[in-house]
Amino acid sequence: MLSPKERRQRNREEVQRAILNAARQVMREHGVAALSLREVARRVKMQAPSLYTYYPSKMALYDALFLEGIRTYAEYRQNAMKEHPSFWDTLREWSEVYMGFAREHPELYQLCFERPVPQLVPSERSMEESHRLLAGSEDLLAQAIAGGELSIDIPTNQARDLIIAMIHGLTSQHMANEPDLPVGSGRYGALIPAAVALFRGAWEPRQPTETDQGDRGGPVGPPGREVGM
Amino acid sequence: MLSPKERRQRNREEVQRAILNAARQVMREHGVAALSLREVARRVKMQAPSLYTYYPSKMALYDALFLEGIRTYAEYRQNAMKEHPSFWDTLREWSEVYMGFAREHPELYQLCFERPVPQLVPSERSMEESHRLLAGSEDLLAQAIAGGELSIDIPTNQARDLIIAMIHGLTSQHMANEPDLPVGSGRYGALIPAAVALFRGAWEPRQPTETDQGDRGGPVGPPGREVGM
DNA sequence: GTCTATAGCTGGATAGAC
DNA sequence: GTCTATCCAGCTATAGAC
Repeated sequence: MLSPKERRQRNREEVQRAILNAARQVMREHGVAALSLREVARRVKMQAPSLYTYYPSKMALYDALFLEGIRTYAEYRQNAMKEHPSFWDTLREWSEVYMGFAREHPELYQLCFERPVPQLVPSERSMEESHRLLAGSEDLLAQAIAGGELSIDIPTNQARDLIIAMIHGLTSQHMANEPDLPVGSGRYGALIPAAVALFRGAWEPRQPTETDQGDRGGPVGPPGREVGM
Repeated sequence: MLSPKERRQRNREEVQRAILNAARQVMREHGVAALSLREVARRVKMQAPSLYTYYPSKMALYDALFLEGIRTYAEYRQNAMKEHPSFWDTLREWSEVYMGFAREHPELYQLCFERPVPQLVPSERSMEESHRLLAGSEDLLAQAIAGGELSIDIPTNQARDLIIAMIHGLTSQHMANEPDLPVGSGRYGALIPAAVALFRGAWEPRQPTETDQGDRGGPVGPPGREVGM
């Protein structure tokens, strides 16, 4: 049994869900910067002024959508962070997940990771979540370095940003050019393995390899901190 | 002396220039997808209907802006294609130019290289120019391979697209996060040298180097076609 | 080529009844 | 919490005078 207060709360959240979903649809169809409150109201079968009960302004709605984007992507990535045989497998999956997120939620992708609405300044709250996400990426990298899977000669955060740039670049181009093709195909969508190989070629410690099949069970000894030797 | 016909033509082009410039300003301020013809008209001190003398519809104006973006960037890159001591220097300059273009013309950058207006389908004419641009990139790469500066184990067009993805990724993130910082500084703006080094580490033929200073005057012998050996 | 006038909607946001 | 009514402005696009 829910108390009246709880019921009111739940109801409110349901309406907010409906509003967010409608807003996302509008952005997807007309462009993120062309969001219209009246069009949203029409789709949730409300009068426009009623929206102001839930969001005090259009920018507030944008901010809620921004937060939704960050959280949705965080969930996507959470599911990709299972144990993988190696860092490179994780990286590949991470890339596929990023591109998959963009494909399935292009409006959230653009809103969060491009800058289609110049006036929009995400709230502190939203930025916190965004930074949490970033910290996760760096952890992954730090672990791989600690485990000796990677040896880089630049700061960890720079390595992280290079990886982000590459994945984002592939995704952004894929969405600009062939947004309807699934992850794994198309001019850019098919390049994820090649991108991973590029990083691997540059950052994987060089050692006497027999084949590429050697057991990669545990840490492989102390990591070399210099690359290209 | 100009004939009346020529004068009319020149006049028309001047007005078109003014319209395009005003439109760009509006997109920069409100977002690409929030372009408004009336606002453009106001800024060029015309009545809105007069714009239709120059562009038959809003989408036609978008298309003209798209073409302007491609051409402007093509000029930028043209200037960057001077002789450089090595492919890697060219690549670095190309990257700086791409990011510089985005910084100086963010609205054209977004319109051409992201997809802020889902309904916009660039005309054949525009796409031709766009493809010409792409062909230029591949030529540069093919030359470097022919000159033995590069040895890659993937098709040339894939290597080209990996490079594009990286540069675009750095630029897109730079513009989303710190658009006011100049090229060369900021979280992503400062990473161009690291990105070039990454490609170099993965794709530069390995040979008995004394120091990195050896004369790189001409071709350096037959390229190895396998990497990571 | 530019204008006024107009059609026919749409926009964000607020006031106040219920 | 939702509505109607309203403000005042905006929008793309067309018709037709000058």
